[in-house]
Amino acid sequence: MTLSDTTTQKTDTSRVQTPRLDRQLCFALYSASGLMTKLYRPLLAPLGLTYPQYLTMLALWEKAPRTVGELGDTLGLDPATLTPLLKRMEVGGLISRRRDPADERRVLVQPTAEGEALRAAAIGIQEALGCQLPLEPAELAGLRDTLNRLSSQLRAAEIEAVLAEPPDGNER
Amino acid sequence: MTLSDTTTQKTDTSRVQTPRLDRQLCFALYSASGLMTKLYRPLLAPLGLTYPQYLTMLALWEKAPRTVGELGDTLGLDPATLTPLLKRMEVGGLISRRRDPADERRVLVQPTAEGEALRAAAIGIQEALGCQLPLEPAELAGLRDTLNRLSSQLRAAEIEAVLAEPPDGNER
DNA sequence: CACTAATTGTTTGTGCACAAATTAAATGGA
DNA sequence: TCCATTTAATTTGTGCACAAACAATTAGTG
Repeated sequence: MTLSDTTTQKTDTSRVQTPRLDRQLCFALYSASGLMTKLYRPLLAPLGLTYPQYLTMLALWEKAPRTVGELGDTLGLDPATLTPLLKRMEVGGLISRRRDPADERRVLVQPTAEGEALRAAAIGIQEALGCQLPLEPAELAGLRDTLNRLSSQLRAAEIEAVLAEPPDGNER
Repeated sequence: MTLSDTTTQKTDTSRVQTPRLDRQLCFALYSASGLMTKLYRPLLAPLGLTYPQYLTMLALWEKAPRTVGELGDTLGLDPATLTPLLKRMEVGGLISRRRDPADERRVLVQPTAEGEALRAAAIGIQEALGCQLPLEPAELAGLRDTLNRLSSQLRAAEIEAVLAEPPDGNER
């Protein structure tokens, strides 16, 4: 505990050095993602969109109609997250939701005319933000690709962790 | 609207191409950050910590006591977010909160003995995750540094946007 | 000293985010 | 056909996250 025994620090659990916050990749991600959301917020507010709602519209503009589950896979969100989010967007008039006649379990989601009309504004936002960031387009693309590679590794790690659960019967 | 007029696509706002979700840096960040949180969740649950609570402990292990505001600056979180989070951690016995006698507006936060005792377990988590990710340590550090540079640019952009608000008096 | 202004944290209201339980519909045998 | 199983979405409960309003304390100014 005192200054004397600094000869070996191997098994000294009382003065283990704390993992530093600013050296954690996870915190760098958490932080950058939060700041990005904050940056989008005031730009999206005039369109009546939150940031996750904006991502949902991006997904729907690309392909629609889609089921709740498909949207969840694309966005990496739980259906339990999407249901209330989509309801709010429906109330806001940006999307429509209806049961799939061919399979009544599914709910088909697609933009309304009003929702489609936001596409142009969304492109304006992309351009506005591209100017805000003093980053080379190439560096930006490189970062994006690195992150996407990381994401697929994280997805794999997650699955691996699930599979690594003891399959025999002494769980819980 | 039909197939015919595809000669010039310049000012044709009816078929502007949608910004693709998987080409957005913001979505790459959002996605990777969410996956990282999901990966930590089951590892932190046995310690009685959520992911933001874990980041809070990292900050406090490094320096304590700290005020709510200082913690907010470090973590990039609003005081209104931290107050209930810290109350839950206090109930869980991991931290203590008390008013600063020298300035009764401030609240000083620091780990309890029980909170300090989690440090070793936290280091175990770092190591466990380091093994899970099939990433070169150097690549990982590079990504982290790039993200931190992006973050400081995002902070600057945010401030800039605030300063760019029209200072004259025709707002609302 | 009195009184305004600034600082610090909390409260309130809205919206994400997920686990676990639930409902409803489709599927696959026996 | 009947019924257990699976699939899809929703509900319920807990916890982050922030804007705006609020309360309490301190600092500044006459």
